[in-house]
Amino acid sequence: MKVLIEKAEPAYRRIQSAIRERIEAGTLNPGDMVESERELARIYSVSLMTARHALTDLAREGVVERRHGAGTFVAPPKIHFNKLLGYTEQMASVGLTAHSRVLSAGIVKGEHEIAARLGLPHGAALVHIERVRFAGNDPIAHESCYLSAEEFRGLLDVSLDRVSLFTVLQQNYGVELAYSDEEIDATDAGHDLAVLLHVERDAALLRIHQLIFSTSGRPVLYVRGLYRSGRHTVRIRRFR
Amino acid sequence: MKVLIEKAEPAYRRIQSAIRERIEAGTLNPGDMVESERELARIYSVSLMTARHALTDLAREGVVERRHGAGTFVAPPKIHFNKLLGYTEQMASVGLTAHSRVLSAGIVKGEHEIAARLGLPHGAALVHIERVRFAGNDPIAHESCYLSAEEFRGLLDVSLDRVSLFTVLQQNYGVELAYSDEEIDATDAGHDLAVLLHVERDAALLRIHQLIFSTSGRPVLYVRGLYRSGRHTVRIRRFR
DNA sequence: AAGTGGTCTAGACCACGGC
DNA sequence: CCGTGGTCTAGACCACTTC
Repeated sequence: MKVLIEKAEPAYRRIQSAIRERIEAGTLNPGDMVESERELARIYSVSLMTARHALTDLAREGVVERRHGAGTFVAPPKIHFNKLLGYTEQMASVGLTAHSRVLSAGIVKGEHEIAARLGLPHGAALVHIERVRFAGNDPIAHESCYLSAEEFRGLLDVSLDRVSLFTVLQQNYGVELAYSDEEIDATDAGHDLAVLLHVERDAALLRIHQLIFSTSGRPVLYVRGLYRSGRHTVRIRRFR
Repeated sequence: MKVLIEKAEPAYRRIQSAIRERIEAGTLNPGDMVESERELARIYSVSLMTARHALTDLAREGVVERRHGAGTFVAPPKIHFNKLLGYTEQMASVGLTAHSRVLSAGIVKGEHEIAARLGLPHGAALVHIERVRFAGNDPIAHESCYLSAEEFRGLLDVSLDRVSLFTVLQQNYGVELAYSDEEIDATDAGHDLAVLLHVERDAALLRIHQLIFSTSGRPVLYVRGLYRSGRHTVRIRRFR
């Protein structure tokens, strides 16, 4: 019965891909019924358990919803909450183009607390990049990034004025980011930041500390950002 | 082969329960290996697919981790991120006891924007409770809560000085809260809040707007909170 | 009644990990 | 090498929804 095709991809994945593509292409819309387990089994010449595997897996991911006795239906489009985005991506998501001005970029050695957070030895050399972030022509934020100088050799040679740091980490160093733990509070601008961000000295700023982890669970990047109030709002969803 | 026991519970669930109980009881600790699919199949007299179902399902929930070629292991205890907590619960989670002073409590009718957010008709009557929140003896926050006056009749008769609003909603009104959408930014205290929170007029405060939904997906409670910088930090996790 | 998903069997072969 | 999980078969009966 087995037809002996290319092995590489499991049958249940091929079925899933086919369904996903139809949803992507708009052939299948939210609420539409997907083929039943038995139909899929017949169409793809697989057993019921395999067709079932494909569907339960898609249901687990939220792509489809299964209703006992009724069928399997395309789920309403997912909204991503608490999504980790780079500054460039955040601006793009609200239809703005972002750029940066690098204030300083170099190697620092005295930042023991940050090194510790990054899981690096006491006194480790860190790449430190300090930027002012713009939305249009307005300065919105001041961000300081720290990374292992050893792991990210040559990072300072990359121009970060218009390229996303996230993209560089992924494409040049093969580091896939997974999640970030963040701490958010408020603070006053103070003299230096007031000048940089064009605000009053005692203007309230949102302060966000991010420790960003790779898919392997290793801390990779530490970011300390200060954002102009009124120009930047954090949106999150919490669950009970 | 079937032994015909009580049907009610599927075999794979019985297997899961047994494993969960052993973890709960401490017989099985994080990192410990769980029986293999084949062992479980033999022990419970079920087929491999059924034993497998039990384990993949537990893995999906994060109770165990499966490692190809190695085995199935008890996962490290789950930490809940982005958890929706009431103020009382938050304080308790860091070992502090919280109390409140109610500044005002009554029915308001002009808050059209908030009524709209709560999915109520224009001009709907709202319960409005305004409180100062303390940690120990220090005033930490100012919170304004809004709820449907119609749905929560009699809420104003409850003393909220020491009882959590979350608890009252659940126990007195049978409302189970599910999640909240929040917006966070920064602002200056201004004169009135400066007095209430014992800070300077231009001190930076964290401002959090919460729209809290019940398990049925209906918006139930709107909270606007202002938190003293340095005394309150929001901790979240974002995912890529 | 017909069709759907939910549970389950009794095996099979493969890919991977650790000894 | 042996044991592990990953994929898969060719069916079965039950529970549920829809008509």
